[in-house]
Amino acid sequence: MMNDPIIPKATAKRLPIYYRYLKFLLDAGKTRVSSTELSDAVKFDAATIRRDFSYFGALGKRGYGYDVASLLDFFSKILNQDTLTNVALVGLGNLGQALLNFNFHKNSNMRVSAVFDIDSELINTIQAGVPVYDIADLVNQIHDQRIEIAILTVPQANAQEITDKLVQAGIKGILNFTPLRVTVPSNVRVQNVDLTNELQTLIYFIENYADNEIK
Amino acid sequence: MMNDPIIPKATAKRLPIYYRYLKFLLDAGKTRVSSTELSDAVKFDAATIRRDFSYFGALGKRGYGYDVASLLDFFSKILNQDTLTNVALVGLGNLGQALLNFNFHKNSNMRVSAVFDIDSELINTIQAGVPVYDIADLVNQIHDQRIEIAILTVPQANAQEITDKLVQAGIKGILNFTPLRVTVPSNVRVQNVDLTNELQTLIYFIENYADNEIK
DNA sequence: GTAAAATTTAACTATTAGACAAAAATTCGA
DNA sequence: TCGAATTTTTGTCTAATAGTTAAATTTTAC
Repeated sequence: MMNDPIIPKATAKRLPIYYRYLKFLLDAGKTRVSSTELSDAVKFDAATIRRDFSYFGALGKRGYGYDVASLLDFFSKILNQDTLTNVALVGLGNLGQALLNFNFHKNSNMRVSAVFDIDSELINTIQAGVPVYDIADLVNQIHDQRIEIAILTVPQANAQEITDKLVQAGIKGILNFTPLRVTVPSNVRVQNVDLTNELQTLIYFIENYADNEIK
Repeated sequence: MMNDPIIPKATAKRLPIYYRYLKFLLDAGKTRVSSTELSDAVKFDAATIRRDFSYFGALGKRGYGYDVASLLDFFSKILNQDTLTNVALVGLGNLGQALLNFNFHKNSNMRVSAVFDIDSELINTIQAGVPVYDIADLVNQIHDQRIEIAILTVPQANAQEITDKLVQAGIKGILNFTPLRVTVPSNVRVQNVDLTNELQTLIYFIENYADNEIK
């Protein structure tokens, strides 16, 4: 895609949050919204929100605010909401199961379309409507199904080895739930979600900082 | 606690990651480590690592590197690893179950010590070794057990209402897995873990950026 | 004595926050 | 009903803050 404006990464991370809230507003029958009102809901500074929006050109009217429908329409295009992205889930343990049932594609453009595991009890079954494959077939399946995104919820000990296979299969992005910081070539993106880390950081902040500033 | 040096938040977020890797190194029998080596493992720039460490005063030796044991000892104190932090889990759905089984206290100083749900089948049972309480008793139990951290995995529709109760019970930090950006007083900290958002951001980055730069 | 590696300082980049003019919408008086 | 005054709210500019990376310096190990 490689779009026109290079927007800051910090802004990019806020886009899905804007999108989701705008959808909520539309469902609630609201036709317009101000940056202040948005700010209350999504907890970013109103000036930051206007700044973010202005990267995409003027989308609001002074004295009026933003038109919910057209703003939503705009974000919908930016976030490619019209195309469904298939995602592979690798590792069907506790967390994998939960993510599978969590069902991303409700209200979003993503869906887990293939699961991989080593458990022979699970292999070749359908779980939550999704086929489970032998992890030994990972490279072939991912390649054949043209899947570009994977969710990694395997034991830490196997994380790097399986990551290597994912890379080999041509994956472009990994949502990594293992605590291991896996090594990948620079054309592959890793987003780490480290639950123990999140909790420990939270505790650290509570014990060491007075005011409320986690960004 | 309110410790001496006000370190940047970005640094604070890296501390648990350093800690975990240092523990791994110690277990592996390594006695010393350089910033470059650490950098390979945790994927932060070596200069950033040295900078981080230097906030706490000189911990390494020039020409030698850092002594694993003493560095670990130091981080262990900073992160309060000697005291066990009790955490409440609110909402025992798919994700809640997974987090409960995930068992934070293996290799860490945190443990889920109370679970809350509305399901009468679950209330007053023990799940994964942890008692499940009626969510109606949330305020009392959390207050009585002096729990200061909660993990929130309830349906979005109830998130604010339950957050209010948590605040009322005196909670200090919330790890929020719901997509709602909850409103809390400024003395309460919220750390949002938004899985749909993480995936969407990942997809956006892959489609719109060439190089590998998510921080 | 040489090389390795931390520390320190500085430069640079990114991000956020604040302030305010301009534009649109709304209100209110006649 | 019309239009001037007031309010709302954006968009943009500037300043401040935070964070990262690089370069120079110093210390220590071998």
